[in-house]
Amino acid sequence: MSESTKKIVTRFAPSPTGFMHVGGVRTALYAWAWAKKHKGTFILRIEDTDKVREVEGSLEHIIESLRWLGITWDEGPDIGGEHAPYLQSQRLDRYEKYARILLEKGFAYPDPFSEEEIEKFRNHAKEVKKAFLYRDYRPEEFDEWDGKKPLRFKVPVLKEYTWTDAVRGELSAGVEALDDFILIKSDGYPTYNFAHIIDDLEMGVTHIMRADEFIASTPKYLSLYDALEITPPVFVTLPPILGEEGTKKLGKRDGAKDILDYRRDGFLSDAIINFLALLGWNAGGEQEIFTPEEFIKNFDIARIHKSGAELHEEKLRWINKEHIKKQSEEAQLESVRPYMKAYGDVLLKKLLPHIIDRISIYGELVNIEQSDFRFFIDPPDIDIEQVVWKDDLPQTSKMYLEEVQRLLPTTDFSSIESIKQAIMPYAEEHGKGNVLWPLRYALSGQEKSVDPFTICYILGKDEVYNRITRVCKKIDP
RNA sequence: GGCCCUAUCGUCUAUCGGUUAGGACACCGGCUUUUCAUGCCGGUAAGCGGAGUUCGACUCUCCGUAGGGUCACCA
Repeated sequence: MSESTKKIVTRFAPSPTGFMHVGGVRTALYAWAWAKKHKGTFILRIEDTDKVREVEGSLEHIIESLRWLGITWDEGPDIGGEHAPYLQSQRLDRYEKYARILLEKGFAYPDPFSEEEIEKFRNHAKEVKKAFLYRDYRPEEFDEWDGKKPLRFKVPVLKEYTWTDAVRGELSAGVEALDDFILIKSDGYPTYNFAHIIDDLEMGVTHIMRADEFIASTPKYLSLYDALEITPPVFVTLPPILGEEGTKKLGKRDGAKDILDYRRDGFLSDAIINFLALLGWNAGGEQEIFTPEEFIKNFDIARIHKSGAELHEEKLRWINKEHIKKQSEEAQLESVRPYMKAYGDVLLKKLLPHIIDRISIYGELVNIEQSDFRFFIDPPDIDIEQVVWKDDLPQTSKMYLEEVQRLLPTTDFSSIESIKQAIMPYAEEHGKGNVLWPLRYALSGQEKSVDPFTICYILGKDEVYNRITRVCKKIDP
């Protein structure tokens, strides 16, 4: 009910540590779709608090990726908004403010240990096969926080947390999940664990979409929400995306592709959206092809899946083909053109339906240009002796071709059907294979190509006549 | 190892106690096409195992099993 009264605010909060892969894109997609569906606000926030891992150019890359996909934000680092700034590195004053509040309440303290000492604790925990808990080593008395030492959260109360996730339902975890995690690092930057909570609070975020690796740390966040006396937003846990080999969660290290690689390979952004929409969600009906608008309309967090899914590109390719078929002729032409620069626009337009028939992604045109359609612009040097499908073909091919040639002047070339009508009776009489095979070969020089009537139609009467003449001459100079 | 999550055809999934367990991709076959492609029609293929609840479980509960996540001054 709060959904209907409260404005929906979602965010996508990537860290600028490299490219975006399908996992990140899907998170962004769902957050975006949910906000759009409810005419709410979608915020792009950059979690750049780890200066060591930061990769230069990541922000631009992320923005370009989202732009390509058509995922637009209402507030963000490039366009500003009422909660600016949207780079966490520019929001340090806010984190400090809340850190001071926690300090005052006695829920934060400076960490007296060195990293080496903590490492020792950790190793010990590993040796005795126990989960490492910092709070087991929490000092009795704390120094003043000077900003040089990391500031730790002091768990207010050890209790078993139970909470409701919009996807997984009721979740819970034991006190083992609670610990004194770091709020502010020794370099002055906050950790994700702290910063995202403050930002979500200040930005009025109502729904947090994120992958299921955060389930384990949710109790920590809950205890922090408690300490700050704030109501947490709705948690929306997305299922993992597994790699093709089956089981491993797909991440950058496991060969996840940069989403922009799909653009390079000639996938349509709408197809990517469609595919990712279905990888973790389902409308319940049997519709599988969605435009982004249809997806937004149908999307419902109540229908997000719990279990993970393997990413297989076959289905993506099929979805992409369906989206290609739905494109306008102009859009198709636009996409095909860069791959077939040698083909003039008039020819390309005639070829277009045959090209579209043959591809699932535009990237496949790299091969098509060199084979299937090359003969349209580059008359082949044909050796008719190669026509060996029928025993008597080499001897009689010339005769059949000359007869077809004789039919041409009276043939109407205005449609494929009219050419068919002119040649078919003759072909039926002498055996379709005997006539049409040499004809196709004379025209294209290929065993495999589009059918000869279509070739005739596309080449035009004069060119057909010329090519047949050349072949006939070659047989009998 | 502790804590947590998940479990239907090879893959993506529908099912919200009663179905011949449905659809899609992929695969195989047929038809159309002189070939290829497209298109149309058809086929193979699934409830992890074991207890329980129930008149009745894929569906609810528990125990196993398997897979995944997490236990950072990473997000």
